[in-house]
Amino acid sequence: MVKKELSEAEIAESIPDLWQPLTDAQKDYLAQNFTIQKYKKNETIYCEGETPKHLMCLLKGKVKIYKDGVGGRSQIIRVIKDKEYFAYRAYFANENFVTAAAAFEPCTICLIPMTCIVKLLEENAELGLFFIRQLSIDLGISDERTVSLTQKHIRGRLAESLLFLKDTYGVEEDQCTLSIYLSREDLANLSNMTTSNAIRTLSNFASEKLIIIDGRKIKLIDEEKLKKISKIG
Amino acid sequence: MVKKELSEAEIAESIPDLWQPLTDAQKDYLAQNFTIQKYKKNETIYCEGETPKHLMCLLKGKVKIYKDGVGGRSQIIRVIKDKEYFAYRAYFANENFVTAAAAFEPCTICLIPMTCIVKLLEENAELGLFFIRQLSIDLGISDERTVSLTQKHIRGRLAESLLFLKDTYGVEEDQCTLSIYLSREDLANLSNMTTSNAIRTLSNFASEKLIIIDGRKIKLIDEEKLKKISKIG
DNA sequence: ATAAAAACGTGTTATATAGCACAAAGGTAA
DNA sequence: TTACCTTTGTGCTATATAACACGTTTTTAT
Repeated sequence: MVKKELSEAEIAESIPDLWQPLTDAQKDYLAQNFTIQKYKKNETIYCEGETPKHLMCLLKGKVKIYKDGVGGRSQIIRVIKDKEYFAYRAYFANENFVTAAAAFEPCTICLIPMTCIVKLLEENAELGLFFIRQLSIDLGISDERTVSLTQKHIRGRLAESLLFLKDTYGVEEDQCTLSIYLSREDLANLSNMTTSNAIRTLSNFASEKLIIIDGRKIKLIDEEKLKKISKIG
Repeated sequence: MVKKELSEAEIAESIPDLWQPLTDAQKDYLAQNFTIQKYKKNETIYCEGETPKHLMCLLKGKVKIYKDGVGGRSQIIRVIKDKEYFAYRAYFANENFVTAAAAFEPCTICLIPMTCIVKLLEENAELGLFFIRQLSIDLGISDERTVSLTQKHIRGRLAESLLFLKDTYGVEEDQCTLSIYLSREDLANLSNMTTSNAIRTLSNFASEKLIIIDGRKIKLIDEEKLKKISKIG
């Protein structure tokens, strides 16, 4: 069963940050331009070089934003979780995408044409502040990440990634199993290392009893120690 | 002679991007909150951890934004040129500074309290779009930079830095001497390498006739080749 | 002008990490 | 089942780059 139309209440719940600053007329306008799209596991959402057309908000699932670099090596730049907005930066900068996006898991995404967003921005300053805040936060993270990825050693980078995944996607009922199951390759691409080094370092962490690994399932056991490793690099 | 008050015409000339979207009343308000500060060569403008209070616009000089990382190593995150705005990101993200800023050369900087900027933003959507654009551009650059610094080899990173310096600060009358004279250490910190490797690689470029070095003066001779080196990593 | 301190340059060594080869395990399709 | 492809795991080797040591040159301060 495919829903043709969503009620405004449903939309309001899906994209609260965007919805809340709007006037009633603006809400109606947005509701008319609101579409929903599903993506399968591992499906590409957009590619590097494409022209951005829509603001996207991830309603359900997990997404990676990545960049293919030198010699087939891929770098995961950031990951998106529930209720996060993405794909709008390039439009605002008047560029094509410099990154690509793909679904880690089956995803539901809401799309709003950027022309529509810009129109709302021209008449709603509060909405502008929302984007300013969001971009400012992301820029800070990106700057921090540049230094982490370039200066920390392998163990520090992997420990940081594990803690980051816990922060972002949380844990299961046992309070320590990461809720996201990544391939070793994705974990490597997130941490700027080769797949074999991700595998090796992960095993080392396991024999040091910092984590327990069971296939792609990772339990964080000694978080304090991981934080220490992440910090000292 | 210290100027106490600037005419609105002078302010308009100094910060056109910020000034242009404002109404007359808003211009008056901004003019009342506009101050100017000078910094000496190598002087620190702000430090990591401090609380941001002012939007800054560089009127004259050259500034580096950097981050001290693991083991005393410093990483230059971006550089600021004439008429560029900085120091506002952390305020919008509601954070303390995660970077520091220092003057490469004697600088004149205009300061506007962030409270004043936010007040203007609340009533002027066009001004909001200016910040959205700027942050979007910077975020794209930061993402690109993350991949360059992690994946390119030393020669690629240094070549990229040299080309980047030309793009940013331009060249002297001869059309090939970089207008900025950096220490080898700053060049290294910009390119994510040790000082000795910056020195060595620079000499290599010189013996390959890609550049001519005369102390801190660098002439780009074979820009095409440098672009190639930068691109292939 | 002189001393002191930075910055620059170069050779050597050490090491973190990539790269490669190959085997085992697990999942997928016919 | 069988075959096949992807992912995971492990050992070995190669190499890019950091780290160190030391001399020289340039800048800064007194």
